[in-house]
Amino acid sequence: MKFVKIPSIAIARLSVYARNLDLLDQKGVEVISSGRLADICGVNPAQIRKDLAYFGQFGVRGVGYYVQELLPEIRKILGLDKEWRLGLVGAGNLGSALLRHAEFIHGSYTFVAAFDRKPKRIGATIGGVDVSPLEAMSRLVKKNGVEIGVIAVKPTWAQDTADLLVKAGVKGIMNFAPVHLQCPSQIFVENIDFGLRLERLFYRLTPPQSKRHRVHMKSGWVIAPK
Amino acid sequence: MKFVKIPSIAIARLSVYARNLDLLDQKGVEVISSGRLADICGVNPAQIRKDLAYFGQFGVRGVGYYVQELLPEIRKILGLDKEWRLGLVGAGNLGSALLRHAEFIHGSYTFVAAFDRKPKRIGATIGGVDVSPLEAMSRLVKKNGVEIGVIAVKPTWAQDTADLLVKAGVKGIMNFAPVHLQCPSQIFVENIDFGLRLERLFYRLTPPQSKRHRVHMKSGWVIAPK
DNA sequence: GTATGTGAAACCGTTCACAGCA
DNA sequence: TGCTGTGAACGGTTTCACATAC
Repeated sequence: MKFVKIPSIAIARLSVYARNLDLLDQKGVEVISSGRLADICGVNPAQIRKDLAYFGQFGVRGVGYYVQELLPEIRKILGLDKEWRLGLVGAGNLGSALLRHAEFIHGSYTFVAAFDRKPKRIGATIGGVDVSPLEAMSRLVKKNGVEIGVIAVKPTWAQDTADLLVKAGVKGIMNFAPVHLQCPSQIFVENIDFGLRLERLFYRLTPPQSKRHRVHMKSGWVIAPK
Repeated sequence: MKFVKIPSIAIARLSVYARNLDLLDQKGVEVISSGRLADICGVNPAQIRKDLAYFGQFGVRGVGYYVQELLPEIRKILGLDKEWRLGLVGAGNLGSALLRHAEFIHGSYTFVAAFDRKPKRIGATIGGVDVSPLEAMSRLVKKNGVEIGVIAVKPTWAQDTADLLVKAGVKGIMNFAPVHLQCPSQIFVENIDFGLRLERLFYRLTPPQSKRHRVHMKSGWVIAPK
């Protein structure tokens, strides 16, 4: 047994590779080199080889990777070979969009429950999922085997929601609220915060003259009068 | 003139600092040390000081940072002291949610236009914004001064949409489609891809027994039988 | 010849540790 | 004394370059 450290960003890249391999497969491409795949994914060829090497040897030297062999391997690594069961909290604009979107995805996840604080939303069916009151969470999470909680509530309620989800027994949380959640360490949390990303775009678009430094390249060079 | 390199991830952290400084200000806190702010934001104190140091000297040695001085400085750096004008393409589930959400945000951005391919969606008003046909994009982007295009269309159409937006004259793109966009280098692109993030969660939740390696810690240690 | 797999080097970002200053 | 600002050390990721295998 040998220890290998895998950067978590490499996992995100595997998702990208999987998606593009899927497209290539649909186009009938049978073999792909790290160089060609790198072009498509917008990364360095060596990076692809390194990322794959963390998990095994999937290629053939002098040839490349067989798409129909590599794709299932990556799927398995990422855990895409099962259907994950999600529970939504917060059936507002974003929450509803997520439910409706997932309805038409024949993929590796489904929403099997949805919850909301507001009485007027309870009882509705969105994207094929019934909206239940928060009080039902513990029971329904167990009954429906919810593995991952998706938080789409207002920032103020995000921490309370996370606590409820953890108590109900979810193993992971996907958090859309712009808040740093405090969770037990065995719970895996992923945050998606698009205000933050939008602000990064604003920064990059802000004319340097209005600041005390000047942006030079998209990678973040700056000329500072020091 | 001296060159300073600023990691783009530091910009994202500035957003987090700004948010929490705002909360502190509302609570009436006047002075904050990097140590206390670091606790709140979940980062290292030295990191905060470094991030701020990229842009100037905002603190007082032996004291800390005056909240009411620091906050506007960060706002200015991030370009939050103006209202950015966004245009949406794709008024489906996600797009509609974005429009409706933005309607109630009294912040640094507004949607001033929305577009869709589907005739049945055209003419609708969502979140106070009229949905127009793609053909009107070039005209409306100019007329309404759209600076940033938000792509919320199906992956298949994302690249075409990006091309249209660039041709219409936007300066930045926020892309929600799970596709690597090909854009001229002067256009700033931010991608938000939650399938990717979800898959990272799946990976972390996948029992190691089912793979040929074993995850050891949340930071990504792995035991590989090599 | 060609493309993978992988040590070594380069690069980048984070953290430390302390000088500088209120 | 206390906390910022910052050069230096550290750790982790990316890229290079080449041995290896088809």
